Amino acid sequence: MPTRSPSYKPRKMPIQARSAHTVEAVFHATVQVLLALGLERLTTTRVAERAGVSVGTLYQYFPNKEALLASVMRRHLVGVVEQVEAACEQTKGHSLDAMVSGVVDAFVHAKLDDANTSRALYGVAAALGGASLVEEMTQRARLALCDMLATAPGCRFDELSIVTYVWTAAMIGPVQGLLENKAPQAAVDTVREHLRHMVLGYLQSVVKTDDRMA
Amino acid sequence: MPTRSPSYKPRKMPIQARSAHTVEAVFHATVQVLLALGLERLTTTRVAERAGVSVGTLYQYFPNKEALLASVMRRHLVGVVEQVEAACEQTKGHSLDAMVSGVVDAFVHAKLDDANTSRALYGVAAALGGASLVEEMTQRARLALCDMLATAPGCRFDELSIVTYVWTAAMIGPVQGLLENKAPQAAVDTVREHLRHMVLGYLQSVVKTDDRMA
Amino acid sequence: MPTRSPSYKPRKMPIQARSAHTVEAVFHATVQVLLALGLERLTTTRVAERAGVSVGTLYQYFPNKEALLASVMRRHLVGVVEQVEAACEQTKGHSLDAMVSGVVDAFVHAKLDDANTSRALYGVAAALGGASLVEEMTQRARLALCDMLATAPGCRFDELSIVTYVWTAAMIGPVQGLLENKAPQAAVDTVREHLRHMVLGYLQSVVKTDDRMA
Amino acid sequence: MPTRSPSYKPRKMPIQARSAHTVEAVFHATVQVLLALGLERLTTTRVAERAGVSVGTLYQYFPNKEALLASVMRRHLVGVVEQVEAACEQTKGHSLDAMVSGVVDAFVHAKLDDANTSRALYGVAAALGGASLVEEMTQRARLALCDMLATAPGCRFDELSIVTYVWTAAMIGPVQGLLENKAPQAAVDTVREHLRHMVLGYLQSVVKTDDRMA
DNA sequence: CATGAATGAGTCTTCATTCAT
DNA sequence: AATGAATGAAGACTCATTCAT
Repeated sequence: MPTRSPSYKPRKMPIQARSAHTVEAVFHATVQVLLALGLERLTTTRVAERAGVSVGTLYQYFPNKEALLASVMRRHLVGVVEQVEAACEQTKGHSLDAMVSGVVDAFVHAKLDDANTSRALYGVAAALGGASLVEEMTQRARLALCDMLATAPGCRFDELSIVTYVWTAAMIGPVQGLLENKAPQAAVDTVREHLRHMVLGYLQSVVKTDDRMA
Repeated sequence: MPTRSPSYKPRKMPIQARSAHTVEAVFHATVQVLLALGLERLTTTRVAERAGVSVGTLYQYFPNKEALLASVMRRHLVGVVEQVEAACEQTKGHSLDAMVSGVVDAFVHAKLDDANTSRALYGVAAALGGASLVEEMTQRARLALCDMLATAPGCRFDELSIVTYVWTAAMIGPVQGLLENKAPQAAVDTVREHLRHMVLGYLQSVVKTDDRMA
Repeated sequence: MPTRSPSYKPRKMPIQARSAHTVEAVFHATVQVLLALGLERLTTTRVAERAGVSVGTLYQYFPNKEALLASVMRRHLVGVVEQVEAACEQTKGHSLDAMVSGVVDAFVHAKLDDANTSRALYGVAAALGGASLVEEMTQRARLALCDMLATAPGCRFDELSIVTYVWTAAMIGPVQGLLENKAPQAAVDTVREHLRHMVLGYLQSVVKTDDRMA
Repeated sequence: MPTRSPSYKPRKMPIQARSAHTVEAVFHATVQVLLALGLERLTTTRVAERAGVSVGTLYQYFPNKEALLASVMRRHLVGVVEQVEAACEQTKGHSLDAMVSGVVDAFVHAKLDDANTSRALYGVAAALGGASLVEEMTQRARLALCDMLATAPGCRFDELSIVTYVWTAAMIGPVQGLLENKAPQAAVDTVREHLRHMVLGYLQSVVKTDDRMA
C-alpha cells in the first residue's frame, strides 16, 4: 500500500476547474428550469438533469434547494449592485443630472443585460423567506447612492436615507415590468428616459441647494 | 335600536349567510396563514383548520388552491384599485399637484389600511403563474389615471401610457417596503411626502404646458 | 293540535308514484353517468344532479352507492333473464334447432334492446365485489335452459349442468363485444347467426340421441 | 460450471438486477393485493408495502396507478397470447380437430397456469378505460387463428374475421368462470372437453369443405 | 320528505434528501 | 467524488355519507 503522497493539493487546478464548471452548469440550469417551468415546478432533480450532473453531485455543492436558489439570486444581485456602485463611483462630483443618468442607465443595463436571469428570479426572492438577501443588496446600493449624492456640488439632502430608499424602491418596479413585457410598446429607451426624469425630478424637489453666492 | 324579531324559525343562520360567512372565514384564514407561515407552508388543510371548517368545505367554494389565492388576491387588489379610481374621479379638473396628492394618498392609504393582507399577499402574485390578475388591476388603475390626467388644466402628455405605467410601477415598491418595515425610520408620512414629490416632479418634467399667454 | 288521523296510508298513490318516478330518474341518471364518465367517476352527487334530485333524496331510496349500482344491475339482468326464460318456455318440446335459435335470439335481442344499459353496466359487475348478482341470474338462466333441454325430443344430455354453464358463459362474450363495437363489421345478424351455429354444433356434439327405433 | 469469481466488488446486487427485482416484486404484489382486497381497495401504497419497497420507488418505475395495472395486465395477456400463437403455429396444416384441441388446450393451460393472475385481473380490464390493451391482444390471437385456419386441409371459411371473433370471445367466458369456481364440479378437464366440442362443432357448421372427390 | 352544505378519512402523487455502490 | 435508486413525509384533492334546516 503506497503512503499517501504529502501533496495536499493534488491536481488542484483541474479539480477546481471541474468544480467551477459544475457550479456554473448548475446555475445556468437553474435559470433555465425557472424560465421553462417556474419556481413551482423547479426540483433539484430537474436542475441536476438539465445541468448534466446527478442530484448527488448537486448536493455536493449546495446543501439544499434553498441554498441553491439563494446562490443564484445572490450572484445576480451582486452583479447588478456592482454595476450600480461603479456608476456611483464614476459620477461622484458630477451634476445631479449626470448622477441620475449614470445610475439609472447602469441599473437598467445590468437588469436587461442579464434579462433571462432577471426574469427567472422574479418571484424567487419572495419564496426565499425574509428575502434578507435582497435587503442586503439594496443596502449596498443605497450606501453607494449616499456616498455619491454627498458629492453633488451645491446640494444637500435632508433625510438622505429616505431619499435613497425611495429612489431604489421606485426604480425596480418599472424595470421589472420591462422584463415581463408589461410596459407599453416595450420601449426600453423611452422608459429609461422617463425613469431619469422621474428620479431627477424627485431629487430636485427635495434637494436643499446651497444658495449661489460665494 | 329595534328589538330582535321573535325569530319564529330559529335557523341558526340563513343558508346564504352561512355560505358568505364561510367564504369570509376562509379568506381571513388564508391571510392569517400566509402571515404566520408564508406561502411555502400554506396548505389548504391548514387554511381550512384556521377558518374552522373542513377541507371539503373549502373545496366547495374554491376549485383549488390556486383559485383560493387568486380570490384573496383579487379581492385585495380590487379594493385598492377602487380607491385609486375614486381618487382619480375626485380630482378631475384639479391641479397636477392635487391629482398627485390625491392618488398617492389614496394608494398609500388603501395599502396600509389593509396592511396585513398587503403584506401577506406579497409574493403570492409571483406564485400565481402569469399573474394576469395584477396586470388586469394595473390596467384599471392606469386607465383611471389617464382619464384624470386628461383633465389637468393646461397640461398635455405625450406617451401617456408610458407615464401611467411608470407612475404605477414606481409607486408600488416604496409602499410595499413600508409594509415590510424596510423603509428607514418607518416614517409613513415622510415616505408618502417623498412619493408625492417624486411623482409630481416626474409629471412636471414630462408635461407639455399650454403656454397660451405670452 | 289535531290527532293523527288513523289512516296509515295517506296519499298512498301520489307518494308511491313520486317515489317510482324518482327511482326511475335515478336509475336512468346512473346509466347516463356511467356512459358519459365511467364507473371511476360515477359519484352519488353526480347521479343525483343528473336525476334532478338532491343527494339526500337519493340516499332516501338507496342505502349506499353499492346498493344503487346493484339495483341498476339487478334490474337489467332480471330483464334479460326473463326474456331468456320466456324463450325457454316457448320452445319446450321443439327441436334443438328451434330451442337454440329461440334462446340465442332472445338473449341478443334483450341485450341490444337495452344496449345503453348493457354497455354502461359492463365493468360494474366486477366492481360489485363477488358479483353474486350475476351468479344468481346466471343460475336462473341455466335452470331454464335445463328445463327446456329436458324436453328436447329424442335428446339426452350427460353433464347437463356443464352444458348449460358452457352455453351461457360462451354466449355472453360475443354479444358484449357487439355492444362495444369490437365485433368486425358490426354485423349483428351475422354474429347472431354464428352464435346459433356454435351453440347448435355444440349441443349436437354432446347430445346422446335416443336411437331412432321406436 | 465455472467457480464464482472472487467478487472483488461485493455489490449486493448488480444495479440492473436490482431494478428488475423491484419491478418483479411490484408486479407480484399487485396481484396479491388484487386477490386479497380487490381492485376497489388496491392502493399504490398498499402495493408498495406488500412489495417491500416505498411508494416513491414504485413511482420510479410506473408513472401512475393506471400504468401499473396496465403493465401487469399486458404481461399476463402477452403470456397467454404467446401460448395461443405457439399452438396455432404448431398445428398448421393439421386437421381442424387438431387445431381446435391445440388452441383450446393452450388457452386453458395458459390461463390456469397463471390462475392467480388471471383471477386477479378479472375486472381490471374494465377499469382501464377503453381497455385497448385487451383489444390489441385479442387482435393478435385472432390473426394467429386466421393464419392457422387458412392451412386447414380442404377447408375454407367465409367471414373468417367473424369466425375468429366468435371463437375467441366465446372461449374466454367459460374459462374465466373456471377460475372463479363458477363452473359446476370445477371439472376443468370436462369443461375443456366441452369447449373443444363447442368450437369444433362451430367450425364444422360454418366451414365450406372442398368436396373435391365425388 | 327534500335539500345540499359540511365532513374528514383516504387516495394519488411529488420531491427534497440520503447513501450504498 | 459521482451516481441515481430508494425513501417517506407531506400535500392537493375527492367523495360517500350525514344531518341541520
